Amino acid sequence: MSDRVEQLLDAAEARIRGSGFHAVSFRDLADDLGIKSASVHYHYRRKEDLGAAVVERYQKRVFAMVEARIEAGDTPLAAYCATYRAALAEGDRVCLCGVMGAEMQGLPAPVQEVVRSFMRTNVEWLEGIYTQVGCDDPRARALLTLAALQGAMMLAVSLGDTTTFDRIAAQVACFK
Amino acid sequence: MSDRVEQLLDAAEARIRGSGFHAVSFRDLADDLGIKSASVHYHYRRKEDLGAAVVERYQKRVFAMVEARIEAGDTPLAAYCATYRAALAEGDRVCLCGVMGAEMQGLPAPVQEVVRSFMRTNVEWLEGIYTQVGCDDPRARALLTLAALQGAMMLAVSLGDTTTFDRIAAQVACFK
DNA sequence: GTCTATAATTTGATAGAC
DNA sequence: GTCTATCAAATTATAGAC
Repeated sequence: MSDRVEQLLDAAEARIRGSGFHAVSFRDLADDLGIKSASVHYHYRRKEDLGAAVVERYQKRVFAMVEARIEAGDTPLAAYCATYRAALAEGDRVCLCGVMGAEMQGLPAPVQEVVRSFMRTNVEWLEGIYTQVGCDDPRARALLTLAALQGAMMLAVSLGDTTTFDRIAAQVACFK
Repeated sequence: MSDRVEQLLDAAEARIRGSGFHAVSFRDLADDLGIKSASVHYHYRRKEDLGAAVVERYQKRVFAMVEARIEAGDTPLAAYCATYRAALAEGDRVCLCGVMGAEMQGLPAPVQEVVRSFMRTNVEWLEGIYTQVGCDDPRARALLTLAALQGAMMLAVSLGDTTTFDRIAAQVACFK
């Protein structure tokens, strides 16, 4: 992946996470990079191609960060919470798929697919973790955990108070 | 409030809840009502006026529904969960302020304000409920509950499975 | 890879007739 | 309250030169 593409995906991700998919235009992104919108179209022909690419890279990065924290000694659930917490700290922005999940009906079909895939992967990963600790209903716990963290990001941003996330995450960390 | 304005707010609310604020245009709404976009501008001059009006009506309706369920015999928390559950059933749409909260940075300032006010009111209401039942940290519990339910709506919609909400809400109902 | 140029469409918004 | 007419700006997208 070239530097330009990385920069482009960075800009797209940041803007979508702040304002949603529809609020972002090719010109916004071009301006962020100091190029023309036609050059953005060179990398991603249609907006849905760009949207899907942003989500796919995001998913890989999220799980890479979680794994890195686990290797550094965090418990899996702590690593997971900390990863979303770090994402929130990047300019008061929610999870990329949190915004897009809420906008679901208005997204192009290929983008809907990757967002759904992200959520499924998260639920399955958490389910595995709760299974390992011998939880009664690991699936239900996984759903609650993901919902709480996603909601916590949205709530922190809309209340304009990052500590909101921490107070919620502290309770999630106690889930058994 | 005239019938036309009600219809207009209905259409705007449904569309925003499905796709977000930026994905909705005056022409979309005009088409829904079978009128012209200029007529929509007559009722709300700018898009931010319409957005703020939709949120304000929504907030009143949500709390009116909660109160109605409590009078019908529901416990406060059950009434609260059931109200959001009923909202989700209206065409697989999330909470109006859940979408808009996620889009926060891209919203016009007056709309940001009413969304923030909605979240604050919800947290305070829930805090009151958890205080009544003698909860250790009512504020933290209120934040977790709101985040979990908001996240549950988003997750249900993005997974395309409404029962997701129910599995999460069942656990929220056990919060003490 | 980036640019200019351009097309087609959409969008938010206004003026003024009915 | 709704319409026609209109506008300026924005937006997605393509063709072709450098």
